[in-house]
Amino acid sequence: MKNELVEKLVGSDVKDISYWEQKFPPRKEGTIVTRFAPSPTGFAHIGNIYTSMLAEKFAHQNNGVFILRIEDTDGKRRVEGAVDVIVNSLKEFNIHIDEGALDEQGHEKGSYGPYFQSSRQEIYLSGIKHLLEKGLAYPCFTTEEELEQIRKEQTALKLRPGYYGKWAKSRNLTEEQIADNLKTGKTFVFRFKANGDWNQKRFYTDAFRGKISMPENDMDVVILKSDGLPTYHFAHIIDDHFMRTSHVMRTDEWLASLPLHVQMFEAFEWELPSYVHGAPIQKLDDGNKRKLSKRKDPEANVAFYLEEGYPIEAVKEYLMNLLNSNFEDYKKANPVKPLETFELKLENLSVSGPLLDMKKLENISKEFIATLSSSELFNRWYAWAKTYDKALQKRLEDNKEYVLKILGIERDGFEKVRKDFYKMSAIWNDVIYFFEDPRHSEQSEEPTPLNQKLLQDLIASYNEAHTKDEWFENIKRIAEQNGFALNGKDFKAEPQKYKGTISDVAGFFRQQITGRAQTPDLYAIMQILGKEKVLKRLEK
RNA sequence: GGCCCCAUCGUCUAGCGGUGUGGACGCGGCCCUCUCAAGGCUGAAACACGAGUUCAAUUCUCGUUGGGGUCACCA
Repeated sequence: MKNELVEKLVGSDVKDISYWEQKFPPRKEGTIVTRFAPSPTGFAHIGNIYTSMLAEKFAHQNNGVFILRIEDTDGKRRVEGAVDVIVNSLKEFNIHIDEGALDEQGHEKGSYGPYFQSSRQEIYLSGIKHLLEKGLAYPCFTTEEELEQIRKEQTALKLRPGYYGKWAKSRNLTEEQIADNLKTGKTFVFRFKANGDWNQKRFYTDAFRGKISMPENDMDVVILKSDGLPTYHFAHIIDDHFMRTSHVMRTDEWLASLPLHVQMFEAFEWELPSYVHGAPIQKLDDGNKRKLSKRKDPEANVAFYLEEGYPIEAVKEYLMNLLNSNFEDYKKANPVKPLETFELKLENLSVSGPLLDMKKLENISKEFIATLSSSELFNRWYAWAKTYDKALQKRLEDNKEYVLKILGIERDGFEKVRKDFYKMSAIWNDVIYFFEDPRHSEQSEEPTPLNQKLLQDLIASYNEAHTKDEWFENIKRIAEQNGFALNGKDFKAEPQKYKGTISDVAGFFRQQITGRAQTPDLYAIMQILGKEKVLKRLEK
């Protein structure tokens, strides 16, 4: 295409592509460069964390560079403050960005930017200019209505829908026709001139899936929209080339457009990056797998894990497990080593989308919280309450020593720590009986005469100064006096002889004092509660 | 529908021609025990189906079925 016409199409001040080639020189040979490239929709998806963990880990374990690129080329999607949502969630998950985020001075880090696609327009135009000159792109004046018409015809004829071959009306316009169209002020887009043959298969390479045979691309896709911004396909080529991305890591929904992308890299005669198409996290819905949906599934939202108060370390550990299942073995062998020391391998990635298993997450969470000291747990709980539960925050402040004791039950100094906490939002309910008399919340039945007797005996003999052993002895005595077996064997041998076992007695006292059938060690609870509260709960 | 990806316990997976299909979560049992949790032991639970290749297929090939993705001026 003639220079004069090209200038009319893209503007006369558009730089030659070689300018950018110099401005963004290749990085040091062999540098691993990955990127996370979300579109700012205002929603941070757990899948985003999953994918960026992969990309970041892969880059950093190879001393590489991890870039955050904002794909904000769709005006309809753009949401105020959305970038903060993404950046903050990455920060929460301790995913370190080398380029693309802001530094302390508020400047973008990295010298391959700008990293917002909306600010890279002149680079894209240079790319368009280059393709126009080579005859590998063309302006397309086909209207949306015409497009719709074409699609209808194709469907009627049972043909593949799309802008290709003879259906690509604007493909072979003469320069005069183009100039005429411009004069009349018609809006237009730029399309890539595909040179592929759809009947021709070719192998494409995915760095972990291997060779994939697919038909060549013959669709003349839109690469620059009428608003002057590029489509994903074009931005991907330009950005990942000039940012010198070595590994394009994305979910497998992009696999289908790999032939197009390869074709465009070849059109520019640029080196192809390695492609890694991972599988997105799924969920079981009515027996069928589907991607986690931001509308239907609260657990799709990163904010969910923060609000519920799952320890970030646990969530990351779980996601790492999904990414490389051998991480579980590594963790077992190296329980105290940080996640960063694990070497992730591409060949261990999952090919089919894993289902999110909250039970497994809860388990990992329990294990993690069990490694915390009472003061560490307190600090986390407090930090959580500060943002998500002001009333709780106040209570924690007012009762810090008391709470510390509660959290310390069977924890500090214990070889085998209890594992009943798995998220911050649920702790309060687990310890509420330390603050509220359970009898007010539960309509306990009128005690039987036997139970009355047991209570009287306990009240009469209760001594706060008792050691744990002395307390046991006391309970045993009460049980025995009231006709309970001291162990299960005696009871099993002669069940008719007893009213029950000592377990029933202890269980009854537990119920009376805490309102629960399941609590930590009752002696520890009573010590923390103090004589006054204990006796009050036993009375009646 | 075309094209592509995928297929081992309910879930995450190990396996890479010869294994009693191993582990983890969850579930059940037993033991320990004043209770609960933990812990120890243990049980149930899978190679989608059909051909072929081979002395031998979970493993290799093809097909069927099933699931997923993709076919926009969205990414």
